Amino acid sequence: MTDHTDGGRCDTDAHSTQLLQHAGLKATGSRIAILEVFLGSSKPISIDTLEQTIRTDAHLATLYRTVERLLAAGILMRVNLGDETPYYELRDEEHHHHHVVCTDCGRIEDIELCHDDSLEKEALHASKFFHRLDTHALEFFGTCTSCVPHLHHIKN
Amino acid sequence: MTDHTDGGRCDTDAHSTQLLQHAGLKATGSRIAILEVFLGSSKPISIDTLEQTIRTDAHLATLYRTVERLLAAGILMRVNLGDETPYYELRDEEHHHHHVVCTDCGRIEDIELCHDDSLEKEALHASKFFHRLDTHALEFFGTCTSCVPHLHHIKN
DNA sequence: ATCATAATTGCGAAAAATTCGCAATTAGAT
DNA sequence: ATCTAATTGCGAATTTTTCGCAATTATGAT
Repeated sequence: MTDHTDGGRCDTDAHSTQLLQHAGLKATGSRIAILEVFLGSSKPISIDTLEQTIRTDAHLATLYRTVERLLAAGILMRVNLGDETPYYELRDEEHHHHHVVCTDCGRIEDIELCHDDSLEKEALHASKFFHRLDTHALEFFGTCTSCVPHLHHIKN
Repeated sequence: MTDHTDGGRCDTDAHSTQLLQHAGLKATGSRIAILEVFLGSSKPISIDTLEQTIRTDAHLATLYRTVERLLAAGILMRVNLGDETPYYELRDEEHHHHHVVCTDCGRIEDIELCHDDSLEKEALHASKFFHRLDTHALEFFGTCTSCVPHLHHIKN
């Protein structure tokens, strides 16, 4: 992916640091490690997975606090996947995307739709609610192709 | 108990019962009371609000269990409003709608967009993920008109 | 480099949210 | 009226999230 980093070895580290400092947040070890997890995965991540995935060991309280900071800083965004668990992922204006969720096996994938702008425009027209519309979330739910064979006996 | 109240006085009760029996669920007092709450509100409801709103007193465990059943039965659906709290609302195929959320004051409103079908079609085209697409969720986030005056000093 | 300081972390405990097992109750069918 | 399986209440157990505070650390100034 891009850029003239000299070695190009672990630029997620550099990237994390940059993101943090840009947001006026201290670039601490935990934070960098946390951001690395998000930079390394294209899928939404729960606090739980974050804890299991992070390379350092950060206290759970730190994970909660940090994620909250990163949300407030606009670096992360919260994602809903149809279950009770809150998920988070990097907020990427340029690659705005949505999610498809298999309600059978829980598999998730990203999806990019073209008409996002028109969606927001439509929303603005359809209601007088907003002074300013910041963003939107869109998820599709259904049964994925890999799950078809399983559906013989299951009714639910 | 039930009679053909032709007066149409409290038909939420009748409606609840009907919904339940249709789904093969026993029409118990708690369930009816719970459904009445949902029938009486157009907005998504959290377990917490449900507990405060319900006219009878049902044990919290019952609220959790019942909501889960109603979800499984397709009577309720889960709604995400941008915070950590799970919300629920009646699943109404005919009046499929979405939500606009003010991230400043938390106000919520329903919104109906016309192009829902084409949205799902687009999603189906954009990815090979689905065998069957059941539903989708769409929420818009921003600052509502009532909140504009407050925004003088607040930057975040 | 060293220092000052304000932010961040770890820690365990507290609080809140959710689930569980089981006995008592109840809706719906016979 | 009775039977039966589903549902409820209850308190306890579990899980998730928050909190206070002392120890640590990143950052900017010296």
